[in-house]
Amino acid sequence: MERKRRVRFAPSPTGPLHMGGVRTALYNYLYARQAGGDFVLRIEDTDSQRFVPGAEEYIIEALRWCGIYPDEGVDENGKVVETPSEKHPHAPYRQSQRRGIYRQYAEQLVKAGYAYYAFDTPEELAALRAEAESRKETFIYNWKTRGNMRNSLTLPEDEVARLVAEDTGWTIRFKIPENRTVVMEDLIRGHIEVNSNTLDDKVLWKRVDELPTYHLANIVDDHLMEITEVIRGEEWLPSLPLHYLLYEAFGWTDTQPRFAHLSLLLKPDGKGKLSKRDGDRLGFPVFPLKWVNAEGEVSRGYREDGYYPEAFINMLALLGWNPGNDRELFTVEELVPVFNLDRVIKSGARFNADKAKWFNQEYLRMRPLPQLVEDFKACAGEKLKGCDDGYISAVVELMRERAHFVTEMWNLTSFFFEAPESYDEASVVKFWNEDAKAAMPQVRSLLADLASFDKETIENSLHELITSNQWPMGKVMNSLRLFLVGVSKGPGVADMMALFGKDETLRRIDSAVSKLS
RNA sequence: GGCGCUAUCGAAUAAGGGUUCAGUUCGCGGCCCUCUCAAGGCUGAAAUACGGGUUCGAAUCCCGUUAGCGCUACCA
Repeated sequence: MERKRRVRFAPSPTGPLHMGGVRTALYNYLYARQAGGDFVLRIEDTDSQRFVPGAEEYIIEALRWCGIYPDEGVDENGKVVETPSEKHPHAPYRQSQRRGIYRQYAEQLVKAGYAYYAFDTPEELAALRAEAESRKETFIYNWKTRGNMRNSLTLPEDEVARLVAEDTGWTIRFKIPENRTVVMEDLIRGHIEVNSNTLDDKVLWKRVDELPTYHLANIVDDHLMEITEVIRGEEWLPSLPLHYLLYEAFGWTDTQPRFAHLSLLLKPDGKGKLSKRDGDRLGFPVFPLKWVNAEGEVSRGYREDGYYPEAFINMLALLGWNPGNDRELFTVEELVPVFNLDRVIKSGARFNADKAKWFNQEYLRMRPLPQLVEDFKACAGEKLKGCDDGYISAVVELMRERAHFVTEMWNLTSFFFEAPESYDEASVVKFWNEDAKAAMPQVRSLLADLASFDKETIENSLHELITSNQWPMGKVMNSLRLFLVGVSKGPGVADMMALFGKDETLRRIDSAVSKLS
């Protein structure tokens, strides 16, 4: 019988969720939705040293903002589930609360001879590494060296029993079998083989915080939670042989999940994977939401920068995956049926901030006008107090083509709400020449005499006046624009005048003429 | 250093041995539209890392080299 597809996203709460993490979560989510399966969220907080308060809440809030809702592990209030229920049968979903579960599995491995107690202290190991390094070598705890160390393989049985019982501090290490070719299959990368002699005896149980390491907790939980596919970052590929060997040691190979390792997100320039510093340096967010760390350092977020979650998700989905055709715009709902692990790109994807901006612009342009107006009002806040809704809406409609983000809309449109106080000097020099000065009185009186002040009437009359007098169209129109908005860019002059209305238009012209002459 | 992964225009990618002197999107340049800007239309420059094989035929399959990345913790 085909098992129900179950995938998981398993971040560790050591800081804000990176956009690469969001992509991993997204691919898992899409996979689950398409298969009609479950998407589980599990918090991997087995590193007590690196725990960061607030990180767990951040991760869940970020996923929610992106529209990625776990089926299991998180309740309606966005809290990690701690007690089992029908909907969340595998609770708790926080690994620190599952300590007792892992302990028995670690001991089971020792009893069966797949793992062993090691009594070496961190200091001893550090010394060994330093010494090896001085000889330009690397110390590895493996089949070659384990026989010279203090562990349950080398010490007499009674002493091992004493050391374990006295609880003087021990770790459990996995005993990598000698000279085995581990044959693995990755959903994205295909066939991979590694000789076990190149692997080291990884710690499964840590003495310092009496918690399992990632490797143990991860395998046990994926087994217990009936995970069928593990879709995770490429940084885990080197430990895949260990994970295969662990499934084998536990006797779980029949239900072992299939693995898919996603490539990393790379810096837009230079070398290496995308990091927080790149965002600061190049001026774009690397986190979905704003984050303030314990030192008070602020990292910007896509949300706060004015990105629509739909655009952010769309951009991320296409970074390392494509549908096989030229289509680029997808909602999450549209991604679900077409997403496919086969088409995930194997090589690292360089993040490009320009393309991200383009995606947002596309979504901004598709946004229904009433909603865009609401976005704008929320963004501009106090500055729009008391303004007529119809007027705001007309401004937004006229200006939306020019914006990548709602957040820049105020800067683009402020002149509609407050008259310019200064005029761009270069434009003044360029357009406010003798021709324009000569024409302006007649232009003004034409405008003042217009019976109806709609766009067409204004445009037609203005053009007729200018052409019949053989004035230079560019100079006159642009000097008008300059008077209206202070700079030499923006929508059509007639469009703006119609919006301002006759009184305001004349007021601005008069004010500019008096200031500039 | 060891192990692994990866390699197409500046970036993201298409082409799954022949329809390809390599297509699309972003970015960059030009032209058109035009009262400016934006948008839009048209258009230009721009890539199969290198070397060997296999094959009638290779961007595509194999090997090597090089480069990049990842891992190499009692971190995840």
